[in-house]
Amino acid sequence: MMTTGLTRTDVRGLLLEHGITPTKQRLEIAQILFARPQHLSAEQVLSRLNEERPKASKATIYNTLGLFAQKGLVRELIVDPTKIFYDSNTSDHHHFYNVDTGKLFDVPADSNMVVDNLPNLPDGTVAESVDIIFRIKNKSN
Amino acid sequence: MMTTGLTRTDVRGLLLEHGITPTKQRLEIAQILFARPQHLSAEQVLSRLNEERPKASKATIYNTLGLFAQKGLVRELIVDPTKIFYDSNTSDHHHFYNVDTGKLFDVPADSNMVVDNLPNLPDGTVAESVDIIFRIKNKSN
DNA sequence: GCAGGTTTTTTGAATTTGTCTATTTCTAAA
DNA sequence: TTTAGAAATAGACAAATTCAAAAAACCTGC
Repeated sequence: MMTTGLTRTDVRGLLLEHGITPTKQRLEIAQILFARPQHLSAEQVLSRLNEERPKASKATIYNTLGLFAQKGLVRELIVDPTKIFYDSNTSDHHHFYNVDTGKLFDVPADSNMVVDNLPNLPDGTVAESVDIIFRIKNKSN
Repeated sequence: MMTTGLTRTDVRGLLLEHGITPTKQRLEIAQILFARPQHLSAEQVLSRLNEERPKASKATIYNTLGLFAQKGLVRELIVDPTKIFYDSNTSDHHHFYNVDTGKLFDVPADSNMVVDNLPNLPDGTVAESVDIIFRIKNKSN
């Protein structure tokens, strides 16, 4: 299912499907996130949301992004030492992180990367996700 | 080369090999790090170092860990949203991160995990590292 | 040993991201 | 329309990290 490029009502449905009460603020935040596949920090969502007039408070942004992540609507990316990125694309994919610029990119889906011989997990644990991050830097010559 | 379980003079040599002036504080910090392969945050190094009496200031810890990472003596792990871990084992290996406990473990070297068909990197960039993180959680029954 | 320059360390303030708490506002259902 | 629970808000707070300025340590040539 494509969860980006959605209309206002699509977004409402998306929240409901995930058991999230669609409040005004949550819809505003979801609309920003699901406009297209992207990686946004909480602060980016905050400033984009309140560009013209205040639509939600800081606490609400943090609460909402946390809730969306927990309900599987977005994916938390821990990749930058200073902030969390939220990925509106929850399908299985990995990332390039440019340490020089702090920018984050998807590894294209058509790169047929495969991981073999996955290790056994420590006893009493289950996998939540497997993150592969290519830390890249600019060729400096 | 084994860079853990080192004597005081071994540690001095290790710093010199990496082009780092071996000051008193740096040696103290290195001795903690290279006592054994481990994952320590700056705050952990700080409190371990100054347990009995002050041996280095906070700023020095941060400066030094940053310097060690830059010189390739330790590896920075971005895996926990609230702090950086420094890994005294710089050999090629990956990690389990328990999201419930915040604890970090090595994927055992004898797990023969392989990654095939690595993607092409974005133009003008080179790889610095490839990090694979298994985010695990406790089996809750 | 000592002046002058460089490197390192220190202190403490500042910054940034994120969390918490108390209060107010909504919402949905009876 | 009352009312209980859920959600949102403002603003204080916390934790990790960075920064700037000053002090201390370390050279090096004399």
